[in-house]
Amino acid sequence: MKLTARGEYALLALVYLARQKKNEYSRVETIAKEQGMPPQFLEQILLTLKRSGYLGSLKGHHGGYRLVRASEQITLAEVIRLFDGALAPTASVSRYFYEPTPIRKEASLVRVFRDIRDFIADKLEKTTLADVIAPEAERSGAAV
Amino acid sequence: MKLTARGEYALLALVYLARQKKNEYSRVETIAKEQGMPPQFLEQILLTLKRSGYLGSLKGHHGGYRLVRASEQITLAEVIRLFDGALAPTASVSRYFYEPTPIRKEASLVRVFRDIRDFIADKLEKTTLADVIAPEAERSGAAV
DNA sequence: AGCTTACTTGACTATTATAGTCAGGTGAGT
DNA sequence: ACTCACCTGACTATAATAGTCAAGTAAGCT
Repeated sequence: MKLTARGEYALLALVYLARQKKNEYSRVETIAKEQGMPPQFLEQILLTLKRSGYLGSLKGHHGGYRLVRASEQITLAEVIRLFDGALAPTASVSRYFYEPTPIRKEASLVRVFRDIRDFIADKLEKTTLADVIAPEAERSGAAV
Repeated sequence: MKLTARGEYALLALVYLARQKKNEYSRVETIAKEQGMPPQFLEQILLTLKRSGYLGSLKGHHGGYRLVRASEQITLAEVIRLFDGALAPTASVSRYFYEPTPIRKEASLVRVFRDIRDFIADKLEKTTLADVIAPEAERSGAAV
């Protein structure tokens, strides 16, 4: 797993939108400026998120993008898979993007990387946008 | 962290050499054939490993490469860092390859990825070549 | 010594991914 | 009907990946 700029911008944009008032639309230009992202690149990303059912949009004067799914239902894992592909460190231990790679026959190496994949997948599948925007004190899973 | 063909070949070659008799030299052609790797690409990799002090070599008739460091002292982490760079999923949580990336200001995202980085680094720094070549039963950390 | 073997060096190439940009089109609201 | 802001698809530049290639150097055998 390797986060790219595209994937990081997508996460940041979602976090931004999750923090807005429900049913409020935010313009691309605004999000881009506030988060310091290239606006046209961000637009590309928001459109992908829209096509995948995360965002709704409105054209014209008070238009923009808004979140249409509950932030509690959006995991980091699915967003990263959408933009950056496999969570696994190598395709031969990936569930969603499996492909054989050179190490596939070395069972003990595979086991090590599978353990890593499992940890990453578990962590990112259990972390939602809501967790990310929650104030420090309320974060679920935080030490008591 | 993302394993590339280069990194996977490096690990496999080291595993291969760690299994050979001490002080025995293996030819590039032999390793390449047995492991199904492109010989000239493998050569490039073995030379990098030699320059980094993992291997020794001998020219001529009974020449080849051999391991010169104890397999217990070679961790997967260092090999992967040498060929594929950072273990972290993004440079902004990397210790050895730090660079600021877009998510750096979103503390709770950073925390998630730092946890992932820590797990990967811990696992790969604790796993040595010797662990990889050990027969199933003796593997340290295996369930009793 | 000379030949063969096999490591060694450095440059070179093709393909793919990444990080964007750009021009023009569509629909909502005033 | 005009403006704003989304929308579409194609386009570009740079870098990384996965190799290949040609020429050289050193070791050992005859």
